[in-house]
Amino acid sequence: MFAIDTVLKIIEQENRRFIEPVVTTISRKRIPFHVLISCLLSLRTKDQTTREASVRLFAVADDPEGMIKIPAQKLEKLIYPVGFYRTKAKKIKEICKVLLEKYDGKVPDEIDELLKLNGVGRKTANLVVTLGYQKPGICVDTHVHRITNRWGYVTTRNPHETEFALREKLPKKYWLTINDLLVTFGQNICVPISPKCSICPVNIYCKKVDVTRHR
DNA sequence: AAAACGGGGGC
DNA sequence: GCCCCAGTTTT
Repeated sequence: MFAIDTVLKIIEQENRRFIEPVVTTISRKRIPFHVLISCLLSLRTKDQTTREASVRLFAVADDPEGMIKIPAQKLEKLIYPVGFYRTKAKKIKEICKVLLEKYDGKVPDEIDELLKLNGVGRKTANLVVTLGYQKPGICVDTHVHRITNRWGYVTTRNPHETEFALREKLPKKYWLTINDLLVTFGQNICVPISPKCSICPVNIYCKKVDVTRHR
């Protein structure tokens, strides 16, 4: 038996010690379009860098109409530090174009619809749905996958399996916030390599099963 | 010079 | 389901 209520409550407390929860700040206003674009920028990129690039970008354009008008070179320059800026700029333009042509310039609020967009997978689709629309979904990224497995709360081999395992056993009231909670926790305490178990507030609940890298 | 940053897609 | 991919920032 794993006391998920207790553990998440402790983590929520613990997170207050740190800067604003990461995902929240990626899209301050939680506008679906912001969530989507920030997610595209965040691939293989440090969160702080993503956040800064998002702020710069949204200051210039914060909807598909505006964004598609930004010259490629300028767009690339705006997001440059996130890495893979050429690929990402291209992807952003492509998606904006599809949004305008097929979705009336709006970001879909259904996971299956979002998945049709090139460059959008389950993580991004779920984040848009949960954070942008407050609709049911579970956004499983590496943090959620790693941490729930370390606890022994789920026993899964990849993020996709974790998402469906959590759909089965995670109480619905946590669906929208689990990602936010665990990203902050995962970047400060339950880090991928050498997790800081000695200062971890939920240490006693944890089975310490590592599905990622050890040491 | 080497490591960290993680998700999507192709097969 | 496994493997490949990409480029910047930080140490």
